[in-house]
Amino acid sequence: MGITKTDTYTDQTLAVASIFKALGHPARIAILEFLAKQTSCICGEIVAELPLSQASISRHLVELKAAGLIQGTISGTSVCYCINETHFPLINTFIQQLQTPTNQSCCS
Amino acid sequence: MGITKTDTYTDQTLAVASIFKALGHPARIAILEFLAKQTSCICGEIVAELPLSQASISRHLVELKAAGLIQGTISGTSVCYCINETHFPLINTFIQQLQTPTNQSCCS
DNA sequence: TAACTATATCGCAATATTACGATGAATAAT
DNA sequence: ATTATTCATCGTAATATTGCGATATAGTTA
Repeated sequence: MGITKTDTYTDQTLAVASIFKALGHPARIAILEFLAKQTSCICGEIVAELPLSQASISRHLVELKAAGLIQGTISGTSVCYCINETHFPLINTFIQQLQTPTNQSCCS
Repeated sequence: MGITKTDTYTDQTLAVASIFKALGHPARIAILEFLAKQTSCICGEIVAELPLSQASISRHLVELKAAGLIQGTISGTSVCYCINETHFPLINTFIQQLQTPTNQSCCS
C-alpha cells in the first residue's frame, strides 16, 4: 500500500525512523557530506556539485530541513544551509541501545 | 520518478544511504528495538509484538537482513534473528564527520 | 520600473515502498 | 502419512518517493 501504520508505534520510534528515513537517500547523504566540508554553504553550490536539477536539490533540502537535519537562513537572494546537530544524540543513543550485551547470547 | 541516480555517487555514499534507508521505517526500528531487549529472538514473537501481518514482518526482516543489520539462523521450524552490529561503526563515523567544527561558522 | 539572480513550488510521469491475503516450502509432531 | 506450525514468497492494490521542466516568488541591481 505504500502507507505506514504510524498509529501504533511510540513517538520515539516514529521520530527515530523519520530521521533515518531522511538520511536514506544518497543525494541527501551527499548534500550533508558537502555541507560538512564547506565553510560557506549556498544552495547553488550544491546544485553545481550534485548530478541533480535545482528543483530536485531543493526538494531534498526541504526534506532534510523538515527532519531537522539542516538549518537554512536567508542571506540576500541566496539561502545559507548548514548542518543542524540537534538530533545526532538521538541517533547515537538508538545505535547504542542496539549494542546491549544481551544480543551476544544467540546467533553465534 | 521514484528512481535514484545511483551511478554518480560514491560507493561510500551509497552504502551509508542504504543502511539508513533500511532504518527509515518505524516497523524496522521497532523490530530492532525488540531484538535488542530480547535474549531469545524468534520471528513469531515479533509478529505478536507488532501491528503487522506475518507477511509484512517477514518482508521487513528480509530488508534488515539485506542491509546487514540483522542475522538469521534457522532453528528447527523457526528462525532466530538477532542484531548484526557490523555496520554500526559506519553509521557512527558518518555522524561524526558531520560534526566537524567548520559547521559552526555559519547559520548562527 | 525592469531585468537579473537564486531558490521554492507545481504538475506530471515513472518507479519504489508498503501491506495483506493466499500460497508455498520445510520441519516437527501425532 | 497426515497434520500442524513456522516462516518465505507471490500477486495485487494503494500510496510514497524521486526527478525534472516550467513557473512562481523574492531579493538585487541597473
